[in-house]
Amino acid sequence: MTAGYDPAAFVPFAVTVDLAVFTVRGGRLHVLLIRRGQQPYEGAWALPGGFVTPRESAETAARRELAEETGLPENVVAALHLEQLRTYSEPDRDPRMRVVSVAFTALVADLPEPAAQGGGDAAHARWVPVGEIGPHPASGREDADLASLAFDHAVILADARERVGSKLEYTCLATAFCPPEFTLGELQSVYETVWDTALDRPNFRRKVLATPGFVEAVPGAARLTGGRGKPAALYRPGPATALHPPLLRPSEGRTR
Amino acid sequence: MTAGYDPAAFVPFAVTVDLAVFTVRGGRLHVLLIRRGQQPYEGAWALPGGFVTPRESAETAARRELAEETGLPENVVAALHLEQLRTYSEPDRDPRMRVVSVAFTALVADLPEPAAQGGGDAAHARWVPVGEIGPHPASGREDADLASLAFDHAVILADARERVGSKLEYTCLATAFCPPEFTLGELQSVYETVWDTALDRPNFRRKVLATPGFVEAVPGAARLTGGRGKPAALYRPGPATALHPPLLRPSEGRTR
DNA sequence: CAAATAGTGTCTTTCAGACATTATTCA
DNA sequence: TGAATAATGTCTGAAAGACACTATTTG
Repeated sequence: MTAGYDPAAFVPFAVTVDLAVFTVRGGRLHVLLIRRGQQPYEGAWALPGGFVTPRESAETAARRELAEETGLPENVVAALHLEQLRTYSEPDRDPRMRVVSVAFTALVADLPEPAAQGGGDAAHARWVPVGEIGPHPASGREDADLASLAFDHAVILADARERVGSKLEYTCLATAFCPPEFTLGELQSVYETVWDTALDRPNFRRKVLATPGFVEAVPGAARLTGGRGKPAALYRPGPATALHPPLLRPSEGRTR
Repeated sequence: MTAGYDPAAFVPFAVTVDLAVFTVRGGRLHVLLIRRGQQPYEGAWALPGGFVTPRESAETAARRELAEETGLPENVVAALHLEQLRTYSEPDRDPRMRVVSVAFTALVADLPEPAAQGGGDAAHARWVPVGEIGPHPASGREDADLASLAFDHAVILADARERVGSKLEYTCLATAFCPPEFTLGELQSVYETVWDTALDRPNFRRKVLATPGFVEAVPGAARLTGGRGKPAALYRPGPATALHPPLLRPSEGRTR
């Protein structure tokens, strides 16, 4: 910023935040979308977000907008791991005015349906399987409007998916997709869902348990998973945040 | 952006870009700084950058500002690998007005001194060893003003260093620090300089040469490096961009 | 018992770290 | 020749991939 504050150089921008909030439900990756109530893109699906106010940072704004616009419970929003993705600043990304948007990603565990939908301002928020979004619909799509998202949100969503996929490789963030206590099978299915790859179960166990601080066993606890079979031991997230060495995606894995 | 365009919600921000441009020179990591000519922080060192204009993206602005403010040759700026780092939006990061800044990192090969310094607008641009910046000066610092940078640029610089370090682990970006043709010893010294770690030469060679598309041999070419010893073979950057598997930093390497 | 799910053990290959050795050049 | 630098080879141990096998539960 050498140029200082030449008045001719100062140009007013609007600054917004957009959020790509993911969850894993039923073996599919979902993202939280809201249906727009105003122009432009009225009626289209969009990522939640909104304007940054004069006295808050982008991250603060992101957390506030998420609480206002979606039905996510207060405690979930407050504890959310929010990561800045990148900033989108193409001049014509908004048809009306110059808007620069700071995008964030967040991961939450699957929630009881009513809490996730909420009421009031959140009446138009919905978890959407990412596979149902885009111009080449999977058969059985419920909503034809998902063919394209508002603004450049399809690009933001794609970038966010890629980021989440690589974060799983070298951080312990996958536990953020799980409830407070989870089985290793559930943790593995998070990886398989996000990467869309099958993983070898014994090798996955070995890797996770060999990483100090990734997960901690809950002594004595067990949970029956599929109604049948041996109950699985339960684990909690451990204190570690990084994975050394990383848990790399299979290079050419069959995509199930 | 569900909220639409409620006039009460629209707040004008200034949007700027800041650049952390690195090079390796003489076994030390350097960053390009400029000395500010105006308030605030007049006389302080700062990262190059400036305002985004109404019809350009942040990345376009970053490239333009770099060309205007520093003496970097046109062709270098045009071909530069520019990567968005993150956006800094704390409300009081600029003492005068609300400024949101999109930060970028870039890597360049060491340049002939005059070209890097330039004249005119670039008269106050300088390559500064990153070790000489900050409150705990290495002995022999030339410039006491480097104890602190303008605005939050010390934070941006620290984030950029961390990002560059990890990019070297899983991308082929290290070649961006090298001239068009380089020796493996030069490439290794890039890693050693950025990571501040000594690497085993035979193992480094093996790893680099075993990664398809990282580097390509220049047939027959060789260069004498230290005035003595066997001339080293020359290599060019290859077509690969990612490193699979990654070249990880030694966990507890001696720091030379 | 069969089906389903959790969990263990083992073999093999790949790869990284350590380090000895050879090759080529200049003073 | 000796110092300096590049390049090759080898041993070892850690970790990943493949996969056979055991354990515990429900119906």
